[in-house]
Amino acid sequence: MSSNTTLVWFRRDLRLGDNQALCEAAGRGGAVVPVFVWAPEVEGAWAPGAAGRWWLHQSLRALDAALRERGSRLILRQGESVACLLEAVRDTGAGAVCWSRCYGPARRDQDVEAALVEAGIEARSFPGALLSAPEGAVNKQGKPYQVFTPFWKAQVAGIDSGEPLATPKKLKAPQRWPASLQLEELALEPSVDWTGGLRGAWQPGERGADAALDRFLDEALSDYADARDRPDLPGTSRLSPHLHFGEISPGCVWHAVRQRAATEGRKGLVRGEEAYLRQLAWREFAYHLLVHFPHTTDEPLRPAFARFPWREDAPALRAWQEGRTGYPLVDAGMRELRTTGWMHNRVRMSAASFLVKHLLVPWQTGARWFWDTLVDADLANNTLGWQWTAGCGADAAPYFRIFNPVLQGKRFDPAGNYVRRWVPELAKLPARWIHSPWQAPAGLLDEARVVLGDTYPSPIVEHKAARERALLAYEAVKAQG
DNA sequence: TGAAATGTTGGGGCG
DNA sequence: ACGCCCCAACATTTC
Repeated sequence: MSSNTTLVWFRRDLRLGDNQALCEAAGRGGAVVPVFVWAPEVEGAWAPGAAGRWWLHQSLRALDAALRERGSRLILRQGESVACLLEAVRDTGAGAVCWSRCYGPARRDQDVEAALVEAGIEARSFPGALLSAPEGAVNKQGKPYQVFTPFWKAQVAGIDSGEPLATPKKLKAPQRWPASLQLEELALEPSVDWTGGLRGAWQPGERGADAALDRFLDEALSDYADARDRPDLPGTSRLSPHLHFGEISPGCVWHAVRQRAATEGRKGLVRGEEAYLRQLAWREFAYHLLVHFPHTTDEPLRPAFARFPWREDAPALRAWQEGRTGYPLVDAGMRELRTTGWMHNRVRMSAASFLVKHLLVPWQTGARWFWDTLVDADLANNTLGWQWTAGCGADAAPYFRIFNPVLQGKRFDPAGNYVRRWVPELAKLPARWIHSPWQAPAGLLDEARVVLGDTYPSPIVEHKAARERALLAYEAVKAQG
C-alpha cells in the first residue's frame, strides 16, 4: 500500500486497448487497481435493462480475464459510486483515480470528482467514449447543433483520431488486493435464463469487438453504402453493443476505417467508408443532444408534441412487442430483437414508425421496450432514434413521413429471406406475397400452410386507414407550430 | 434515413 | 399518315 497506487475506475470502457485512463494509470509506474462499481440506482429509471445487464456480466468477466493475463484483476464493488470509490481508495491507499467519462443526464462524474478532490485524491477523467467531447461544441450562434449535417461538417468529418493507444503489456499489482465481490453477486444475469439466443448471437468483450471489426472491414465495409439497408444480408458492423460498453473505442474504429483508405493509397474515402463514418457521427450527434438537452430522454424536444393525442392500447402494444402485428417485416424485427437482443437499423425504423404512427402509442413506450430488450441499449442513441421516428426531435423525420411496412419489406428484403428467418410460419410463401400475405391468393396460402388469423395474424390495423388516422392526429401538433 | 397523390410525357395500338 | 386514347414511366407536389 502506498500513495503511488492508482485506481482505474472502469465505466463503459470495458477494454484494455486504446484506453486513456488505463494508460495514464499504468504510466505512473505504481500499482494499478482496476475497479468496477455496480451502482444502477444512480441512473434512476434508465438503469441498464435486462439485455444490457446480461451483456455487462459477460463483458466484466472478459475484462477480468484479460486483466489476469497481465498480472492484474478486476475489483467489483456494489453501492453508491462516491462511497464505493472512497472506500476503495481507503482500502488501497491510492493517491489518484483515473476514468473515462460517461456522458448523460446522470451527474455521477461531477459528484465523484468533487468528492475525490475534497478528500485530497487526484481525479483524472478522459473523454474516451466519444470521438470529440460534447460539452463545448456549439454552432456559430453559440448554441448546440440541432441539425446533423452542420454538426457532421464542423465537428466530426475532419477528425484524425491517430493511432490507438497500445494495450499495456503488464499491470503492476498492489502488494495486497482489496476485497471484491464475485461477479455472480451483482446478479446481472436473469434468474430465469432466457438468454440462449443472446449467447448464440454475440461474443461480448474486447476480443469479440475486435473480431467484429475485422469481419466488418474485410467482408462488409466496401458494400456498406447499399448493403447496410438490407436486413437479409450481413451488411452492417454489428459493433453497437461493443461500442456501448466501450469494448472498442470509437476512435479505434474511426482510425481503422480511414487506415483502410490510406493503405490502399487513396486520398479520399469510397462511398461505403464515408457512409459508415457518418453512422459513427450520428452516435456523436446523439451524445451531443443528450448532453445539451438531457430532458429529452423522457420529453419531446419539440414542445408542441406535448399536445399529441397518443393512445392507450395495451393489446396492440403487446402484439407489437411479441411480433404479431400481422405485418411480416415488423414482426420479423420484433422477434429478432427478442431472440438476439438486436435489430437491424432499417427494421428498427420500420418497427418504431409502426408503433408510433400506425398504433399512435407514445414513443416513450417504445423507447422503454427497446431499453429493456436491446443489448446495445444506449440512452443517447435510443432517445435520438425514437424522437427521430416520432418527428418530435432534432433533425427528425417529419411526422407525415409514414413508413409502409409492405413497401419497406419489398425494397429491403426483396427475396423475403429476413422474414423467412424470423417468421418461419410464412417461410413457404413466395417472395411476391411474403410481405403482404393477406393479399396472396387462397390457393397459395393453402400450399404454404398459412391460415391467416390462425397460424399467422391478420394485420391488426389496415395500413391506409392507420396512415390517415396518424395524419389527422398530427393536426393537433401542427395547429400552433 | 417515405409514400401517396397528382401531373407530365411519350410510345404504341387502333380507327 | 394522322389523331386519339391508353397507360406505363417518370417527375412533382402534397401529406
